Amino acid sequence: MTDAAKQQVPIDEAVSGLPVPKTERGRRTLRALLDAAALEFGASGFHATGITDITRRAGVALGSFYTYFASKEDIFRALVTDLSAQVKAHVTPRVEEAPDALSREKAALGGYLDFVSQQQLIYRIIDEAEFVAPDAYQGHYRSTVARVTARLEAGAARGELKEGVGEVEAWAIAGMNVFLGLRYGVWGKDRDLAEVLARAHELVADGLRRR
Amino acid sequence: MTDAAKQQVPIDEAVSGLPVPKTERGRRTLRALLDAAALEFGASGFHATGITDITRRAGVALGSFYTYFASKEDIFRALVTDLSAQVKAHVTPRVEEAPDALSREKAALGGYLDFVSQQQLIYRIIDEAEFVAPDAYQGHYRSTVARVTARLEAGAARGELKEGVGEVEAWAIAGMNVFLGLRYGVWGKDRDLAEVLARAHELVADGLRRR
Amino acid sequence: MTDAAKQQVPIDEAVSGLPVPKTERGRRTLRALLDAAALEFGASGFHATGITDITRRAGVALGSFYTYFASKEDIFRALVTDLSAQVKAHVTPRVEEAPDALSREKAALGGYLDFVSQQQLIYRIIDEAEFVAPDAYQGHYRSTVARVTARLEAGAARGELKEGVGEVEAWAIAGMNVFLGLRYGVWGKDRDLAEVLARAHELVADGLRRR
Amino acid sequence: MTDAAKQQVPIDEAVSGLPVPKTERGRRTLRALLDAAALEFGASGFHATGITDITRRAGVALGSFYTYFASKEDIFRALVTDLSAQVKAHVTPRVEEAPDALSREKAALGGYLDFVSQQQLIYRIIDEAEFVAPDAYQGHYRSTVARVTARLEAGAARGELKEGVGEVEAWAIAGMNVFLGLRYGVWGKDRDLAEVLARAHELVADGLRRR
DNA sequence: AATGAATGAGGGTTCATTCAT
DNA sequence: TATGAATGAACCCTCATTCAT
Repeated sequence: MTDAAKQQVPIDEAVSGLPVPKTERGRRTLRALLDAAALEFGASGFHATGITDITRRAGVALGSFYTYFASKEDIFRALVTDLSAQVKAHVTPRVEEAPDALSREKAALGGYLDFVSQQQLIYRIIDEAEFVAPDAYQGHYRSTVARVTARLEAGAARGELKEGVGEVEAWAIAGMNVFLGLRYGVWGKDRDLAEVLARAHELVADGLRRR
Repeated sequence: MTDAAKQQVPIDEAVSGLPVPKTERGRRTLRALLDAAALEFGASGFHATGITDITRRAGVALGSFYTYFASKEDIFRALVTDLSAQVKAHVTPRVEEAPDALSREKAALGGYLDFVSQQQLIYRIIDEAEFVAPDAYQGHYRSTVARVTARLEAGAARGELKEGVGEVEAWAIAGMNVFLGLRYGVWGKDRDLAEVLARAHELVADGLRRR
Repeated sequence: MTDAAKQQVPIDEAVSGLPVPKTERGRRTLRALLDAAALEFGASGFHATGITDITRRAGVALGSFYTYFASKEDIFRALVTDLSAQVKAHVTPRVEEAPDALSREKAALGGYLDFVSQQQLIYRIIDEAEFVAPDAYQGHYRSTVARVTARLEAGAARGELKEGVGEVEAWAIAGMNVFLGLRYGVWGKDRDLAEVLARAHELVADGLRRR
Repeated sequence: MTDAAKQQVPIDEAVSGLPVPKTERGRRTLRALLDAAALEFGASGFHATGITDITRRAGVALGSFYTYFASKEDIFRALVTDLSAQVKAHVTPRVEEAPDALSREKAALGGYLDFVSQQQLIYRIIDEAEFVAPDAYQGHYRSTVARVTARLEAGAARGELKEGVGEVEAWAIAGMNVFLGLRYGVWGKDRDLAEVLARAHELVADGLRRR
């Protein structure tokens, strides 16, 4: 996790759902635990990661973990929420800079590819949530797709996109983005991401564009 | 799992990578274990499923499990292979009946949506393989996408599709299909699959079609 | 614990074996901890009660506990001593009002039944001491029985009771009292305590009386 | 536990509530676990005893414990039931040999004192059940007292005992017996048990006898 | 080929106690 | 004296795997 990314999403109740520790020392410990958990879960997966792996990396005692989290699942869930917010924080500004609906979708895919190719571990965490914390997983994708849907509908309303595009198209586009990110951002970097972006965008551009 | 589906993919080395038991009784036991494992892994996930859950449901003794499989991961991997073949077996005939490249893609998505909406547990198994048996997971998607790629390239060669379509488009389409299946076939059946199919196909049709 | 009962046994070294806090605030905290401990130990037992349960109920910080007590066992032991004194304080005055040796025993049982039917939690604490602080438990019963023994011997010396009654009879009577209190004062109030008292007294009266 | 005592109460469903293992080896393991648990719980108490203490003494692997018992509490409860049956098995024959109601009570106390002075650990186990498995504890005492009550009522019906003696007297006598056993059988053997028996019996004999 | 008891490493969690502020 | 975060040893239980029958 880059420091930059972290600072975009400071620990507070809005993001993590966790109570903010009363002392500065407490806030440092909580942040250390979350960062360590991201690295460990990302590298080894939920089940292969032990609480001791997390606390050892965070440099705190085992017992301290339970001052901040009720269980291993609890920190995992907090992490998914945290990372989900990071993806959003990374993609949103790029989208907003784009001049029209079609280029907004391209910017979204570009931002996403860029993010996952840097943050491969995070990718694994969110995907594993399907099995560890299905509600958090669904929450992530549903809210992600809700944003896509809103963009498409707004574009259609402004006459920039074909009438009727909405949720179904949003899920389709989200699936494309996720698979392209997995294949070309995580599994292998054997292809230029700019090319992937261009070709993928071209694939759907006509389907989205107003006739 | 429907009996029909099972019979499409009888146990043999080509599919499961397992030696075929010599006796009829052995083959029945192996089949019972695989079926039970599919149900248990699908319902509870890999980690929450115990060997005893599988043997209990299969109606065999715990020790017998190790006559057929070397480990829990082993049966999981066999299952992924087995199910991957089932998807292929379900989709391929429909694709082959289609008259041209574009309608082949539509048939593929239609067949896939149809399959996963019936076989929800299987869906979960293949996805969990990303974390339990990454090679089997990659194997499934790489070979799935390889078929899509081959179809697209063949279509382009015949002049039915745009020149240059290939692997990138195939990954995009696969992602779209998978997400639509997850959302509308598994998470909720709140939308007519025929509509989903039509809209999704329309989204990419122009992008695939020859100009 | 009724306030009345508490005030009969103010905190001082003689009773609890603890140093008396120098400040008024300290004495209040100590009393709050003891009261909270009685409620928690009584309701949940020694092992199921955490220090935090006690401090939370007492309204003090966790760390403050160790200003007053060296360990969980320490407060438990103090409590047993405290409660043992309360039983004595409740029973003794009634005994002293009785005119003769036989009626003194009846008064003792009556007072005991009365006490335990009000103070059920306390009952549990003293009994659990058998396993948590055996010396305090033995101390309680040995001193209780010593008082009974002294009463019986005094009665015999005055010619009101049979010659030779002493320690054995005292343990027997103590056992009766305790079991009757447990059964009819704590486990169930399905029988009038006055009847229990009358019948139990009659059971031993002839055996104690001078021939 | 003497071997004799054990053989009086073989493992079967009637006593322990446990399923009987299907193999001879299984039955040996179960017996070894119960015996080891009695020694460990008796010596160290429920909370200070670890499962490993039990399995180490029984000479079986840790995991085997859970083949037979669901939890530490489970084996404790089974033990209480087992031991409760042993007390009964030890006392009942002596009682039945006695010629009349009064001597039956004397025989019961005598048998009990004899038993507990040999089986001190067992004593501790049953008493600790008040805190670990209150239902098993109440079960033990309620059924013990039910037997006393039945004896007293039968004696009264035959005209050997005072009319009206019953449950209250039975609880009183049980309490007496238990305390005398604790004091003179377990805490100290400083007094001849025959003397204790004689004096205790004399204490209640007149109260029980028909006028 | 089948059975089911036996094995023991492993891991999540608790909680009494300490200590820096 | 009060606070509450930090500590880490201890322990129950799970379960994949082995093995004797």
